[in-house]
Amino acid sequence: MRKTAPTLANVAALAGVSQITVSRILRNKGPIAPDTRARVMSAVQAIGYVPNRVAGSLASAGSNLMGVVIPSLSNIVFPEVLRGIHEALDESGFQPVVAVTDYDMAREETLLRSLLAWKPAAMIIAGFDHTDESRRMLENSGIRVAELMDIDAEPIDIAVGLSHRRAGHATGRHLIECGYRRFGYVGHDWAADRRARLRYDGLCQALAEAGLSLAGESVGDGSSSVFAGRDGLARLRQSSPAVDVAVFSNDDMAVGGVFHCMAEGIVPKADLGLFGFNGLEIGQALPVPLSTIRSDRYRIGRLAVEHILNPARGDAPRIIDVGFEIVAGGTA
Amino acid sequence: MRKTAPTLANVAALAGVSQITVSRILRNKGPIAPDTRARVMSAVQAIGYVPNRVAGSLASAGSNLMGVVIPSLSNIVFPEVLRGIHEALDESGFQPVVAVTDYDMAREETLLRSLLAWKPAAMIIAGFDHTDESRRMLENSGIRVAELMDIDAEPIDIAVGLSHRRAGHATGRHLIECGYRRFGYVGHDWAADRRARLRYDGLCQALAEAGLSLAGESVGDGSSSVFAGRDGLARLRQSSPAVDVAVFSNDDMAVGGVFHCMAEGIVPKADLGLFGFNGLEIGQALPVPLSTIRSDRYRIGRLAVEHILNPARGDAPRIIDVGFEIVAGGTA
DNA sequence: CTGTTAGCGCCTTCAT
DNA sequence: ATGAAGGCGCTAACAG
Repeated sequence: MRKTAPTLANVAALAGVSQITVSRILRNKGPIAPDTRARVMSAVQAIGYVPNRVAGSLASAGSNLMGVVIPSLSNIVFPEVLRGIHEALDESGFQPVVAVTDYDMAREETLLRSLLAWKPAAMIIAGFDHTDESRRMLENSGIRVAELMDIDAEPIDIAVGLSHRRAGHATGRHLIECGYRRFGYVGHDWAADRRARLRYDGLCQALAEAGLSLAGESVGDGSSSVFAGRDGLARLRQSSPAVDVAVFSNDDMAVGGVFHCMAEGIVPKADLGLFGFNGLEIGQALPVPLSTIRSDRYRIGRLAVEHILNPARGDAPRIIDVGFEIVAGGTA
Repeated sequence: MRKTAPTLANVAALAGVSQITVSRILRNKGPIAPDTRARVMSAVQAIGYVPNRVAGSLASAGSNLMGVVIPSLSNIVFPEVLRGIHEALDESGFQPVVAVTDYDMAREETLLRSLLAWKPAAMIIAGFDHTDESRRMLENSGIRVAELMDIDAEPIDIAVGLSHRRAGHATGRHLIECGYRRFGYVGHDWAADRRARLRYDGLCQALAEAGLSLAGESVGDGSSSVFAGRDGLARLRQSSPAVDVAVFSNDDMAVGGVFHCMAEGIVPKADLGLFGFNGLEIGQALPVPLSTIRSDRYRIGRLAVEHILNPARGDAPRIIDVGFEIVAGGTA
């Protein structure tokens, strides 16, 4: 067993060429004589050479690393975004270095600093809430930055997502057209979830435009979950029994609402309308498919990578809107 | 705006000290005079210096990177493992570089090569199915390797997880004690999911030990999902109507089974027992909580990091069993 | 407590 | 088509 890992120099010596020739062959740069290439490749095999990208990046001042910052792994939407990022990334030979902020801006700043220290080729960040220092670091880094999920604010570089305010507004319009008038809202803690707040605002605005307002709301202080949705609807029905439709902060919550109805013998739609957000599989697999708004998280991840890897041209759009789609479903 | 990023040399010049002094201060190495430190720190601030870890790692022959390889982000269990890894990791100042194989061993080999090129401090890999070349690279790399999720095979270095064979066996024993005799199995494609197969084997073994065998099975050819579980149970009931309990390959599938029952007016447990695996929140939030086996994916991630960061001592265990727990629930 | 001297392994530039 | 020299930014190993 060799004690120190083989280097370019070792390969070069074995193949009887210079380091740079080996380097070129391994990177497919410049013209190489076929037999030289063969000789070198077999030397690489023979000693089991693994290139050292740390050295390579230092010398060439550029890495194949991409920084990725997300607030959470618990909320299913972020793994979905990550999936899009991963797939798009490894088609282009980049590797993601992932950091999870747990919705903490100070932590985000620290993580960002660590990521930047690796000189990533670009940075993908979910959300728009950053400390001033984070923003400054990002701007000074000189690399492309994509902010994901929402497009309701001015991005540092580019933004990829959808307008959650408009999604909330569309929810209100749709349900009003369905004939609902006495709206209830079941939500979770907003501190962490700026986008849920934007949807709420959009909903309220749609109601106001129709001369309506929320008849009741039940907002928990934890993060969203099926349990929180169950409890939330139970509380809403207690405090505001007259409500004819419940809008949930997202599908997890809404599925909980459906379960509450099942347990209480309430028939969704006939007795009470239920509406979610996200379009998760679980909602569509329910005995009665959930009425909701579908967004394409996977696509957000993919598009972010694709746009950020394309050098910015002057005419490139700074905001990429993936849109959303109302799923009529059977619960509202 | 400076065109090239500030370096240690710039900070040193500004503070009137040598590079190494700045380096030491930034890494809290060795004794430093308080006023020197102060001078240097303000120089760092002044020019907005961000350390370059690429250079640092090359010089010190060691990175704070940790390779992480998982098969999928779609199956909720892997984000949960990732969460454990992330939390444990950033308490120790390491950064994960994540790769997703999509259950493809050849792709895993490629990704492994790329990860190894960054000279990570250690490697965490979900699963035991690797190409020979992957195994060789891992062994030759000289770094610690943790294989996650299952412990039913011989690890390269250490394994963290639970015995899925034993979990399947426990499922069988438990349900037999509950009085069930006519077992049905509803599963998904095993090609990707070796662990589901191990649970199946354990189940069959428990049945055999009691003089029983599967009365029917319905195995889909896609990955697990709520929809697949719904359809699977529908098919099972058609082909084997006499079955008195359905064991599902996991909770997603079992929740689908519960939905099928709801839609068909079948009462879980009274009419038909339903049993899952994983202990997901969604199962426990159902109107009737799902009977299942709970495993702690988060803990698997955490423990993997903790064990792998502790230098191997001779007496350190190579297999870390996080165990599992039967959740009686209300569906079996 | 601080500095000097040498690289780490590779790639860029300029030759040949 | 190939090579030689030099340096990327930082840190280990010794001084002093």
